[in-house]
Amino acid sequence: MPQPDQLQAFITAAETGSFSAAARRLKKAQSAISNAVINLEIETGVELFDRSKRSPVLTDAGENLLRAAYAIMESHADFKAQAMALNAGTETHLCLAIEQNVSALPVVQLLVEFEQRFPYIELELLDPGTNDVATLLRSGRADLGLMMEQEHYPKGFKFRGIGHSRKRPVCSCNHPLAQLSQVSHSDLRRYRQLVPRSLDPSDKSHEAQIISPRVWYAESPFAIAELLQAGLGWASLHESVVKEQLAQGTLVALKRTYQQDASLQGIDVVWTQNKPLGKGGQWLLEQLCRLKLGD
Amino acid sequence: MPQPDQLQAFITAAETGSFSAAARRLKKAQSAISNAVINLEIETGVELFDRSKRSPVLTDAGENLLRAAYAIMESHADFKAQAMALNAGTETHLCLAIEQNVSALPVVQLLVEFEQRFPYIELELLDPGTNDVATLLRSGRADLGLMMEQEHYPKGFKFRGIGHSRKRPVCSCNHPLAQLSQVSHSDLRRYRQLVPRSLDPSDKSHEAQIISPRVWYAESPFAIAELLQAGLGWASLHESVVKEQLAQGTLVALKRTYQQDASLQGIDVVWTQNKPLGKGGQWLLEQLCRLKLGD
DNA sequence: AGTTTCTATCTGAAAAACAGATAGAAAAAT
DNA sequence: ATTTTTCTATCTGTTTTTCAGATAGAAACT
Repeated sequence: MPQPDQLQAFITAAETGSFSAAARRLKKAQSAISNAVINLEIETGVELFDRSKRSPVLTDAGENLLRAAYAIMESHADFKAQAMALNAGTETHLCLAIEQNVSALPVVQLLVEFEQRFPYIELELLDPGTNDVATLLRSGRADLGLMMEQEHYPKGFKFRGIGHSRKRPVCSCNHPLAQLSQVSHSDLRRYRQLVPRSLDPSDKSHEAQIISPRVWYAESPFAIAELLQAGLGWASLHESVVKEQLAQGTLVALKRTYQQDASLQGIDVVWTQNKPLGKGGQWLLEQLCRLKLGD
Repeated sequence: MPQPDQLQAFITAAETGSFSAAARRLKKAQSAISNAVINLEIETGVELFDRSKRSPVLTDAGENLLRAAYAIMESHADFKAQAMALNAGTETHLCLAIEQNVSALPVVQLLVEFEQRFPYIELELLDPGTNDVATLLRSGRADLGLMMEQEHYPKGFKFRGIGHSRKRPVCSCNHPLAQLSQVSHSDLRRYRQLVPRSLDPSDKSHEAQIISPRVWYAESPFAIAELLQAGLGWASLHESVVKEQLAQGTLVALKRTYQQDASLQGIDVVWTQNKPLGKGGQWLLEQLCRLKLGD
């Protein structure tokens, strides 16, 4: 197990082409360099320098091991950099929860840059169903969340709007509702409504949007979209969830008589102030706030 | 610059979950482990273990740095392995010269295995034109060569046949010779002959195959194939060189009246005994001898 | 020939690493 | 609840290692 000092001596001696010069650069005595190199040669059993000339020149084997020595020093530098980052308040893990209703595409681009800036942070990505981001934040499972705006956030929550998403009533193109040019409340009441609901049973925020007496629930809006495609009922879903199906025509958006066709809902970045964000989380938060999602 | 011993102590302490156990495994005093870890913590400024319990448990930051520590130890092991290989007589470079007339395909498969067995050897591949492999060996530029057999090898050369290659007279499908069902010597004499010739002007081995009074020379058989495709003359080339063109029909092989259509020429592995091969070269030589090239 | 600049090696001093011992705390056993 | 075991941190003195300074011999340069 070669000592770092020996390797450093070996490397700078190879770089400068002289033990004395290496000693000057490393601010050590010349004898220290000489000893370090000789000990390294003894320990490895490899002749690193050819001493037939006045200044030693690397042998082929030395050149070979020099690369391996560089590799060791690089991993040392890595270790040091990682320790520095930890010291400066960078977290080791960061968990980002993005509600499935939110389009992840613009965020993904941010994450690519995040990877460059914080290579030592382990990122965990959650994509919970409707309204479960808040739960994940409260329990400490997630550090930062993207979710549809809520009326009230629990105490200690911080949030900031970063855009909007359109929500539309949709159904299968083969569904009876799809034949109507306009649909009224009573039309909708006649068919089964699929409603996204949180995993958390105490969460009642879905109740306000129930219109039909015949309701099914699902956690994931994507699961609802699947059911709709099978011709089962209708649902009010975010555009980003059913963008592809609307484009293909397998699902259609309904025109409403009673209000505008699409209701705009805000998208919030949410975090909690009792578990403070590290450098990485702060950077990501700032970048997310700078985003402008939706149209 | 953390000492290897400190890292080793840190790692085994993390693995065993106890400083005492780590001391037992490393056959050191418990105080040595304790000091090593504490010094590492001081130098990095990072709290690696949580000491609130009796046995220390890794902190998040510690887990993070543990991976970096493993990386360092791995690069150390690499260094050691490389030094051992060098010690055992493995060369650092190996230069293999394959004459262009020899099909490189079976060799490439060998090289894949070579890469696994000798990851520390830098391999250099040369593909000299006709008859230049010997020159490269003599000058010490190459360590091992694959070439068409020669009558006499210079002193100090060792060789071994490993297969055969067919040589045929070929020309463009549009060439007048291509119209003949059989060609005689006098037919060939009427058209320009393209002859592969060595870079080395003192090499006369090409002279025996000259038939036509109108001769052009080229070092590379591939260059000759290009000229042939342009309709220029005829040449006697190895099958592996023009395999694709013959299959496509852009070049055609000529039937000869005066002797068999294809003359078989041996393929030799050649090396020189004054610069002895290392472990890698020996292995490669042995594998090459085991190959059976040609049909 | 003289001077400079290099490396290897010796020596003593400074520094670091280490084992052993001890004390206090947490878990385990009684 | 009390004893025993097992753990860590810290102190001590010793051993080992590291290092700078000095010296001598060899190679290059003037």
